[in-house]
Amino acid sequence: MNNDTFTTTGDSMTATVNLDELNKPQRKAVTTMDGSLLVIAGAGSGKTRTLVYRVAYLLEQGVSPEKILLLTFTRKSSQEMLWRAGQLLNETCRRVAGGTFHGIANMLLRRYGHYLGFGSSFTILDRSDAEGIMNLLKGSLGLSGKDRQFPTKRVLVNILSGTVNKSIDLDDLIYQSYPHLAEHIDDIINLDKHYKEFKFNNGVMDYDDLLVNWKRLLDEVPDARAEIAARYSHIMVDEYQDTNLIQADIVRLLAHEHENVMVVGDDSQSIYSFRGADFYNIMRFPKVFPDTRIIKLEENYRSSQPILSLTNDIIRNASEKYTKTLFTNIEGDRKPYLFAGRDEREEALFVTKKIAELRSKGLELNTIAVLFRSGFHSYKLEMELNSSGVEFEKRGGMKLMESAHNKDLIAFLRLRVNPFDTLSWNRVLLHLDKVGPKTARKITDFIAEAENPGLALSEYPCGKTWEAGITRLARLFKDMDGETKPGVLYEHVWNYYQPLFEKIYRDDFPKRQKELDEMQTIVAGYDDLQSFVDEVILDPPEVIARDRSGGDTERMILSTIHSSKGLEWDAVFVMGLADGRFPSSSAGLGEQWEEERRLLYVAATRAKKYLYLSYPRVIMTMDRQFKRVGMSPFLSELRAGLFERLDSDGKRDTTPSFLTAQDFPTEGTDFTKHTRKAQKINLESDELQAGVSVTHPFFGEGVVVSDQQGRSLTVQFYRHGLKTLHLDYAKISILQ
DNA sequence: ATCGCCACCGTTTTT
DNA sequence: CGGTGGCGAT
Repeated sequence: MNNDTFTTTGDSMTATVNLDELNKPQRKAVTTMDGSLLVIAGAGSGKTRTLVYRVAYLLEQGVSPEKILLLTFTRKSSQEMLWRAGQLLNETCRRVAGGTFHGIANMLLRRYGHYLGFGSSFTILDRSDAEGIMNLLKGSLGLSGKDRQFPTKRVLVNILSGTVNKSIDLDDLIYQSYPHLAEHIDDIINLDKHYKEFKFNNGVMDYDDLLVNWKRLLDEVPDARAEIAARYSHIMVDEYQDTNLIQADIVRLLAHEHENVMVVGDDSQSIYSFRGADFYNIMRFPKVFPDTRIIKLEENYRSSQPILSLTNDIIRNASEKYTKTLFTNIEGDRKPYLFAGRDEREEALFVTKKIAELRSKGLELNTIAVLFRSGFHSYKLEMELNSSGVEFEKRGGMKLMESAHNKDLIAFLRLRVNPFDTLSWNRVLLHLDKVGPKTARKITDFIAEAENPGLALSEYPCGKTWEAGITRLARLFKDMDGETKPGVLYEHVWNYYQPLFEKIYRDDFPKRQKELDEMQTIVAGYDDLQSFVDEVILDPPEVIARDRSGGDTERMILSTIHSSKGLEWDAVFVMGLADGRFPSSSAGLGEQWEEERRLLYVAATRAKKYLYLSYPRVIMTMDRQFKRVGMSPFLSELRAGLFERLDSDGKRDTTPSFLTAQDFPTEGTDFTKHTRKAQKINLESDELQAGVSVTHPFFGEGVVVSDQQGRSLTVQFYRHGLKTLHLDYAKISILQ
């Protein structure tokens, strides 16, 4: 047999894989048989390809597909990976277990949950559910009221899940990441307690509980660990820099016995620290698995040299990095372009015009993408694209299942799966005439006592005016009671919901109905309702724009940078690169600042041939004022000559790429950000040694317990106990 | 006390 | 879009 090709033999297929298609380090990563493997891979270096070839290789070596576990960050990337594998391997790849951490956790908990004392009947909460619960709890805790300045629900959800993701105490977390909320700390701790109780009482789990319980299963239950470990002999993890501590622990526990584990990641692309991702996981990996072989992939197969030069320069300015300079053999001399619009509208017009130009050069719409920091940065552009008839799909904004009518419908289906799901009951009951929050609450409390809440509904002593509604609802649950086929259940629900639906959305229900029809097709495709409900939460389908004839067409992608990860396009626009918008004004200093820089790096490295950067010179601030702004500091740090400026007509600017006075912030801009790094170093070199008395605006007075390690410091506070503080955030000062 | 409806506001990033 | 506050109706 030729050394460079191998043939896989499965039940129904033979496929030949040519290792000549890989470069040397890739080949090494693919053909290493046993032991732990860390692959540090730059942007566009063929990570996915390497993983897919490795799956093929393992199968060829006789590893059974069921024994391979492929953990990826997004379900999309695992699907794409398995699809690519399908090109090589036909059917066998379907039997490879691949999915997200959360998806696999769900699967395992349904199967082995009895070890932890809960059955398989739990429902999963998505983010907006969690926000809804915050709302209910805020009311019952008396936290609402206009004099009470309280953080938004989304922030609250972040805070509560942050304790799991970042594995620290709630008060430490608030202090480190949300210092402005420190005065509400008691309320938040209270809320956390009630939230946990709520989840326990209603048989629901949130995203974090899936991971926590998976870890508990491996950590605390030897029998379960043995069963699960025996299931998978080869573990592979993609995007390892985006895992948090608990996920790293899970990987460690899964691979503990055999150490056949391969992780792939790029520290320069770590952009999820707000969710607890910690790229030090990569650095720690060789310590956890001592015989780790490390392989670097530095050749870029995606972008042309001028684009690569720019992206290398973006990351060159990072304060902390692991040197890795990418090179490419792809030819091309087209420099990235930079455009400054007078305002957001001009920027949008520029993008629209350039898109038309690219299309006239023969680029298909689906090879073009526009990326931005936050969902709402593209509003102006969306209007522009709509009026010029360009089809596009927006990612990272509102998901199909997040709109009210879809959630209404799903609430019924969820109740069929978990009749004790108070949140869904609340949603369903509020649609009844004359039933508001108070009445809904009374009803939920009443039926929660019953064995079958759906059937108990008809026994509720209700007033005459709204008896009819309750009766109708009770009949629906009676009809659904014995039924298990998802398609039929949907029919029942729709019969009930349709009149309400048409009343609520009188003005635009035909449009919404199309979405519901789409959902019906999806629901009917499932064998059991449980897996539909799970998947809709773990992997919500996106809203897909259809053209006027109703068929699928080529669409351009508009996306937040976060959702563009792992993808690539021929032409990429990165818009909204203005100071205060990128980095986001709410990004703090230190590590958060660096993360924003990596975010720009991720955005720019999505481009294969064309890269356009743009920003508006005037943006509207939160108080509806127009404000002059300069370009993002990340751009002004770049070396001259790496990009080409375009003027308002989109033609080449006669002046070379240097910065004009207009590019710098004029008024109202805080320059302290740029000098903060120096202050940080000063703070670190201070004498914060053991025994020194310090004071802290929130924790009060205390004594330093241990010498600082890295950027953290342990302090014993008289009133709040032992705390670990980060020098980047803590406002501590030394007491004389 | 509770519900229904209208007008206004403010948006990081997400499995 | 989804909250939130105000106000009139029940």
